[in-house]
Amino acid sequence: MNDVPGRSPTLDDVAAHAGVSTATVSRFVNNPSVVAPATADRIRAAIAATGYIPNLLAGGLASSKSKMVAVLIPYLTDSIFNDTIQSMVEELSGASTTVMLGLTGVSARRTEDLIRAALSRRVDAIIFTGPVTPEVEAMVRRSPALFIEVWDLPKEPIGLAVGFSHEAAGRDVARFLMSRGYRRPHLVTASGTRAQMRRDGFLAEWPAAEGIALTESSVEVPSRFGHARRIFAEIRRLPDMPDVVVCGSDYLAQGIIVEAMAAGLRVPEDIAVVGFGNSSIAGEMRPTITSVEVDGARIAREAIAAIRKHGNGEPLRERWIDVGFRLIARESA
Amino acid sequence: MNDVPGRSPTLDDVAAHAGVSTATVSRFVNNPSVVAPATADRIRAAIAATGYIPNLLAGGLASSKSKMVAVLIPYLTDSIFNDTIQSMVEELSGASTTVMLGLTGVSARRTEDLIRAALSRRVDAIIFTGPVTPEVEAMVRRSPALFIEVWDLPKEPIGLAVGFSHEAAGRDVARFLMSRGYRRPHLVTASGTRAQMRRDGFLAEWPAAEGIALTESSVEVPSRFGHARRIFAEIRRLPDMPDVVVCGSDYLAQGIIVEAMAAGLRVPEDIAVVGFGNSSIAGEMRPTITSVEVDGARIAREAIAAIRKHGNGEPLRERWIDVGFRLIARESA
DNA sequence: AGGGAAGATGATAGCGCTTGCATATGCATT
DNA sequence: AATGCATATGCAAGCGCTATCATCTTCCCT
Repeated sequence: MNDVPGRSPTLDDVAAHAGVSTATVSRFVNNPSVVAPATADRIRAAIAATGYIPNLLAGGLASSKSKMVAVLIPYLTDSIFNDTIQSMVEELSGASTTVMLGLTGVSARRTEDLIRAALSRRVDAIIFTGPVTPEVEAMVRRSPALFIEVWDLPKEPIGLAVGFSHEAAGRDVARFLMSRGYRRPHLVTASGTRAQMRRDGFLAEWPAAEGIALTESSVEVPSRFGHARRIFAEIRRLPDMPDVVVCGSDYLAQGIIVEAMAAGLRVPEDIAVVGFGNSSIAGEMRPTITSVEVDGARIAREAIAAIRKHGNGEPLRERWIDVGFRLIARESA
Repeated sequence: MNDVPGRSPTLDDVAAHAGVSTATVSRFVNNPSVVAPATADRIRAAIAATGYIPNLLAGGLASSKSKMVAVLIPYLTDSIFNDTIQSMVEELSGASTTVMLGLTGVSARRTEDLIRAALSRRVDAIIFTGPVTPEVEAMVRRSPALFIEVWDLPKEPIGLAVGFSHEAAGRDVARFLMSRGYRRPHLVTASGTRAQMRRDGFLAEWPAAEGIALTESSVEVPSRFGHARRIFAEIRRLPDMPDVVVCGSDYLAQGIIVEAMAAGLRVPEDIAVVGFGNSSIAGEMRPTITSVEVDGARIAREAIAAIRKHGNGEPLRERWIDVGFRLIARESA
């Protein structure tokens, strides 16, 4: 806050103070073990004395690696990514990497601006989720930044994909519900691509036999708690009440449960509910919510491992890393 | 992703292509209106032809302003800041400013590391919430970055504070509950400083007259949905059931409502609930949750306005901006 | 004692951009 | 036609750091 009028100390100041060259100070800052112990001590003291804080803008310019990665996601509020992002940011900070956060919403325009901004900062990597427009692909392909698509496994990833098959997840849910004896599911699908893929998987697996009904409704992405009122009202107007509601997020599932309870229905006896994402509330709700767990922390770790390799110049062996998923049966279905 | 082997285009490439000097291209990029229209067109074409993306590391180094601000908050998950952060990030991106996100958790160590990282990037401003340690204060004071503390109004802000009085909010809730006829409140206070201040306000206002009881319990910060089970169990063990539960977040309030309903109690008839933060779920829960609204978007806007001024060299007139709060009475109390 | 190899440090040329100063051009004023 | 003042552009010196190459010590081995 500018109490000290003079400019902030630079490498030169530290070097002068310690009686060494700037090169040596630079080495010390980036890898203390390469300088002699005695020198290291002098430099350490000089840094403390001057209050030196490295300038990563200069460092990044000189080394053309920014130690910064962009994390671009659609939303922050009520998002099933929240837990993933939390561990993503924690892991990255732990690896002394700066996180640039961008919220793409559903706008391709916004997404492109954010990608451009990220590339302007010469980020080492971009962690992205959502549909990739041709413009984005073009920009990203000609940049040295590693492009990591998470939460999904596109057929042709630009760089690396770390995620799982939403189609398979949809199938698993369908099989699970059949095996539990449910026969009239109601699917609530969000407008996003991934939700559609889960729906496709579910429909592909769900037997079209007699007495095996299926109804649907849709919400705009993301699947939020607040959508529940409308959806539940729609369900109640159905000629045959479904026996289970399949939701695109645990938050929506939570909302459906609340609505059901408010209407005097018991969950799962009168109507069952399935969520998605295994957010923390899934295990804390009453009844606890049957959900599909995705290991967000693992996604974060894999992404970061790849970034590290890429930073060291090692080529990436694989283009896809499937972290899988796990259906967790709880009380709600 | 390195498909193109050659290095990425620079200002020089664009300048050569457009037949002007690099200075002119630089001017165009930063403020198109200062170059002649005809020149502007040529440069625009050159940029498109070369696929030029400015290098903000170099730009920042040269101009010593990074167009980047750090946003440092404790958590992302279930946080009452979520909506504020969402608009913060949106507003900042809109102002073509990059957001560096840091999660401080409750660790002072982590906070210091993040501040140091932010200063290393030469951020234009740091938007912060949480307690400031002497180390942080020292680092920040000697840096030219604007330090903005949000969601609170500390007595001695280092730079600028944009928030409201938690003490006053606590008082308001107490008065509101009294006026509604509640007489046996149960306070659930999180370990953080701000929650304590609201509690202090509540206690200061709550009359200690006869027949006016008050019980309490505490949770670790942040006040989450998942805390509800334990808290509700504690409440049930109380000799006299409280008539209203005052929570530190709408998520916890939501949890209490769920527990109450599961226990067959009616809200607010048998037990009322008050939340805090007016998160989106507050108006969507059933029953809707009485809460204290904080205008997160306004906080974001004020912060950004201050950053802009500071960037233009204008001194800040005020040290505090009180955005106030508003108690919104809904169904739950 | 001589020859390296390994380890530690220094000198220095950029990295790609911004910006103050100088120059050039155009146009209204007198 | 001479003067003045915008307006538009060019020149070139950094911004603070990294990394290559060269230099200088040590220290071990034969």
